[in-house]
Amino acid sequence: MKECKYIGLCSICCCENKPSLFNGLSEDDFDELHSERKEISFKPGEIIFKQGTALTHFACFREGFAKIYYERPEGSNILVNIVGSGYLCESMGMFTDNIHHLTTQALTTVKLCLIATKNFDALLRSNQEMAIELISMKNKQSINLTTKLANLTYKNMAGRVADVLLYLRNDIYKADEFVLNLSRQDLADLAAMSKESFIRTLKEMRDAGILEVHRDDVKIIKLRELKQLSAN
Amino acid sequence: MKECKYIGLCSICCCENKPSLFNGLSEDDFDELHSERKEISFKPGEIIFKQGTALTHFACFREGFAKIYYERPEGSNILVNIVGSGYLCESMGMFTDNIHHLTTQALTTVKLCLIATKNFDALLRSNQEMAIELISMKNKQSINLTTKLANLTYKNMAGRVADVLLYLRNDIYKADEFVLNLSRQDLADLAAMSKESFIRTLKEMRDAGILEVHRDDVKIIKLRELKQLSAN
DNA sequence: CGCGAGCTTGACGTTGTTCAACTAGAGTGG
DNA sequence: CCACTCTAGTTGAACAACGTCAAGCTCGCG
Repeated sequence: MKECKYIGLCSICCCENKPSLFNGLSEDDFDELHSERKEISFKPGEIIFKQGTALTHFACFREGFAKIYYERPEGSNILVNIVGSGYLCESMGMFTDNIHHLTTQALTTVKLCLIATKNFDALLRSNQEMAIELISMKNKQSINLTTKLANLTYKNMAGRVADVLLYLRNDIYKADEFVLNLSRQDLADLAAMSKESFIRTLKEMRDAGILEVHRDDVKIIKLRELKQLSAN
Repeated sequence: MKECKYIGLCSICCCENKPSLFNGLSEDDFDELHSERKEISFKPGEIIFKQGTALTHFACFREGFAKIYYERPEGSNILVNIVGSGYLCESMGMFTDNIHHLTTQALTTVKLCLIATKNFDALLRSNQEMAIELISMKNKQSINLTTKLANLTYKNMAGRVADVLLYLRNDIYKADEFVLNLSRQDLADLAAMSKESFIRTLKEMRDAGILEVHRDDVKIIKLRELKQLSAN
């Protein structure tokens, strides 16, 4: 990991997966945004943003993983996604009601930079390229949300569990074998089902030789069959 | 309904609920967008945009209702929302893959204006106000999608049916009594359940005196109890 | 009058949740 | 080093929720 071209371990300029949103910025604009950042570190379990509170900063992830979820009044959560290095957490409160609509919680030690929304707003108003890029980001997120909606409402348990495993493989750990930093409840919240049902379905897949699972170690053995289950 | 300040029955300038997106435009910009519009009329059942096809135009609704839904490979659909006068249909393909991700189908006779995406893009690049407004729109849509996701995955049937009825009351027909222009299957697709289950749940509410339902005529009698069911 | 599409109802089976008991491993204090 | 406790994970059985299938109904239309 390279050092920040100014000082510190900034995620805006030297994170391995630097957010594309900043690509179109002029050097002056970039410097200003950069100088205003705050580098913060969170421990596992700590809340980074809390649903319902005022939206004052965005986060730019450098290191570690966090889960982003929607808290329902009755206690059950919907885990919307897992995010890591390079993720720009800009929420849905921007230009609407200025509150956080989701809770972001650290799963591991998380290092990130915070950027005040007012700095961000100012940049957006003066920089078309960045606004366009943001619209593009928003649209991709909406596409994801829409397919998630379709999958969670119409697939059976096996399909939903398979989707979760494929999501972890493809988007988070980027390997066939990985060590979870999510609890079983988190996994169930990703698949919109009860913890017990998730465990049972996982066991069936293990018994069928599709996976190897020991506590938090997961290894995907038969990717084809997993994809088949996902496709229903 | 007033006439277009130029010619025709344009939904961009003289629709009762003119989209806020155009508020910040200069007169010149507005005139150019306006002169490039195409006024089109659709009959009930006609497809306005088809999921998977190239995204070349946006639609600006003047009159009538349409349903917007996600088509699943297996045949079941998810009805994302019902739209009417003043709705700007700009899809999620913009600045991403340039395809339609949802199908839009006329429920009644629909009159709208089509605007080529390239004209729209050009405006967005030269007009910050409009870009900001679009980001705001996108965020509101994402908030809606997120709560929909939570409601459809965790509420029981009574709650989901109540949600659909409240949605129709509050956002579409804006009255306690209305005549549906949706089939039972459409309503079930809104609530993410089978047609039979929707009908059964509707009957229970009728038997409980919460609603009056005769074919396509719906009257909400006990709003409080309906809201109670929605809250679970 | 008969036909057909959409609506309605009932019976039945499947799927998934809930509840409760049990287990494994990690941390703590004697 | 061994109990003890605590938390997360696992398993089973009972139950409720929901979908599916099949049959009958209603209304508009030829």
